Amino acid sequence: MQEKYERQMKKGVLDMLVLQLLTEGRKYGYQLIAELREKSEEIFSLKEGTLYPILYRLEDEGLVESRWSEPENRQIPRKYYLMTDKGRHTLKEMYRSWRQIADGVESLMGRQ
Amino acid sequence: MQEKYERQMKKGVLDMLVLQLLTEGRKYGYQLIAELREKSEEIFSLKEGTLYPILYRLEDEGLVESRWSEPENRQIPRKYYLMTDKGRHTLKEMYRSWRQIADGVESLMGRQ
DNA sequence: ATATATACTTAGTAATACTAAGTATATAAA
DNA sequence: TTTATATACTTAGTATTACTAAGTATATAT
Repeated sequence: MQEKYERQMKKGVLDMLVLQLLTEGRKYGYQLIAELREKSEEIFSLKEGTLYPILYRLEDEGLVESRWSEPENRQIPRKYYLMTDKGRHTLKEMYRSWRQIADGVESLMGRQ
Repeated sequence: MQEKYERQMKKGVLDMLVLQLLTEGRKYGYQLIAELREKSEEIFSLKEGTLYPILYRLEDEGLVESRWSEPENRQIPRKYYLMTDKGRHTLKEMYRSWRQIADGVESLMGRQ
């Protein structure tokens, strides 16, 4: 039941978190899911059906670029995503928005 | 442009903020819009078309109840909303979820 | 008498994340 | 060898949500 609210609250920050992970360097989808889950201590556990549409959207908007890995040592082909300058710039704006909103929420919710 | 992301981030916390305002006592729609705008320093400026559907939803879920004011001193009829026990309980869960998510975001975003 | 502020309602739209499936490859187990 | 599992990406369909943009109605100020 409160699941529903939790999901809604997570919406909107996912794009920002994915971008943030990509500031560390190029990464592929599955890796992003794993790192997001680990670094958030299981709070953000995305399914593929959630992450990939996000990546496609970020790519459409020019915030990331993708490149298929040259099939080196017979591994499963991977599509690597990397930040663009626009992505870096937008990420800063996203975080500024997030801070504003989070501060607004905290001041309204007070000390619970 | 970053407008879009800001909007998405605000989604999901609106129900919680409306409920929080109602912990102070019964309030009507227009009043909630004004208080939310003031107390959040303009960050959360809802239009009627945004707030009322939220109130209807909260009512459907049994988190608030509504009562039309008895038309006392010839004022415009007002529909007052008040918290239910279920609303108070759910609000606590919502805030717990919010804290988890906000902490997760901060730890991932690091010190910007 | 008219304009403005208050107050609530509703239809239609866009955006987002989810569920649930599918395809394909590499590696481990049987 | 065959099967199962983990990796990796894709897509269709659905539900939820907030928004825009109207509309209705009343009280008060001009």
